[in-house]
Amino acid sequence: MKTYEKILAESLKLFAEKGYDAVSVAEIAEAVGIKAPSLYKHFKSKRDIFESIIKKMESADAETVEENGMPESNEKCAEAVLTEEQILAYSKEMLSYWTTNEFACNFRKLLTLEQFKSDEARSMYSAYLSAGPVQYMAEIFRPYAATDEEAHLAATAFYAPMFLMYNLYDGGADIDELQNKLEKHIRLFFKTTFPLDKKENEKNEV
Amino acid sequence: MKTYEKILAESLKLFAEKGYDAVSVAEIAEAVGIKAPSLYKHFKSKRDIFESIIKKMESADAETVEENGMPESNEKCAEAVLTEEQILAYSKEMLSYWTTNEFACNFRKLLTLEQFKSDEARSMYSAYLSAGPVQYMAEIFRPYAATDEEAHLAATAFYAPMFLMYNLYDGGADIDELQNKLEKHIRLFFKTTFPLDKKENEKNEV
DNA sequence: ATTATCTATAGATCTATAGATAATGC
DNA sequence: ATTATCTATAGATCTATAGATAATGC
Repeated sequence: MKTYEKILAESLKLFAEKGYDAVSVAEIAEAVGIKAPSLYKHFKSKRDIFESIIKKMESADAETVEENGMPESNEKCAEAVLTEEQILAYSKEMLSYWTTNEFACNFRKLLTLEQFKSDEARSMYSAYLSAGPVQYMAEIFRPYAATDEEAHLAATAFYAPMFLMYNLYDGGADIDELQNKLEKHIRLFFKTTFPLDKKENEKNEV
Repeated sequence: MKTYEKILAESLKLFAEKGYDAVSVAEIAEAVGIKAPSLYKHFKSKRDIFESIIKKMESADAETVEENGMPESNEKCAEAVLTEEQILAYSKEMLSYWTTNEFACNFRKLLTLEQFKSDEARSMYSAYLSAGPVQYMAEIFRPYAATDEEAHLAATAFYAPMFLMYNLYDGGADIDELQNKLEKHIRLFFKTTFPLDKKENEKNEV
């Protein structure tokens, strides 16, 4: 169904810019090219549109994990041994995904705007964009760290610049410059703060 | 005028949680303990309340800069020579300010929710919370760095975790743990990534 | 025959004003 | 005397439904 998808895309775009409450169903309809009452043939309410966007993102996320062959749970991270180059490539992909992928970018903005309204939005924001990725990186770094705390500290130092870059992108920063900066950050991080290779050797010596 | 201040505080609290559009003037009035029409004796419109909050923050910010004796413009940063300990103390103060200071915390959330709606909100968000602080730190680090780019990269690595921590706080993280983590981050940063003292010596040798 | 759209509109809610009444300051 | 509040309400807007009409699929 073509209209159904267009309603999801256009309303997400509007929600991402103005927030759910500030967007009227008439506005959504106009963006789609129909009249407001026609929306109700596809969705039973305005809230239903919102929730369908959430569901779409959740299934899209599950697909992405499957396609990329990334460890899908935090527990599996410990098992997966990744090289610095693999982590770099994965990180650049994440930056690209949350900025230049239109659906992901708008969904991220939507969560940003809804995060203080409901526990559900807050926990999704957390899982996708803040505490979640930090935890994810901490699990990856854990085998190379002396303590949980050290792994978590390294994960924060590693991930926080990416988190900041999402916002710099929204503020108009050029994506190529951000990608360039992210690569430099990660190389510096592995050189000075947390050298996986060196730590791997230390681990073997013990 | 007591009611005036209460209207500002209560409406900021509501705007910070739900966003400007999702809050009705009746809701603000109820939080204040009056009826909606009474608001209009203090403010000429709902928008006027919003703009008065912005103005209050701008003057509060000017005061803070004056009180703390911080370099008030980016240009002055280069002149101000700061020690690692001074930077640590200032950073902890900033984290405390944007989380536990109720007005600043709510104002930050408000900007977070309004950032995609107007250029004005976006540029304030940028100046107070993302690109601004990075630029500020880059100016401080500049004398110790070989290039502008190196200073900027260091500033990003330094500041991004703070930026992330504001959000972790919103997600329910304990402020004392965050402060502890910030201190560890900064000490690690100065130890491994960008040691000011060592760089100071290098500078003198050249 | 079914599905998608439209016009018209009900009913709720929202911002803001008018005018009356109560509280406060000289 | 002035300022702050109240009730009542105008006028706009918003979500959603009812019922008619056009488009699509067997």
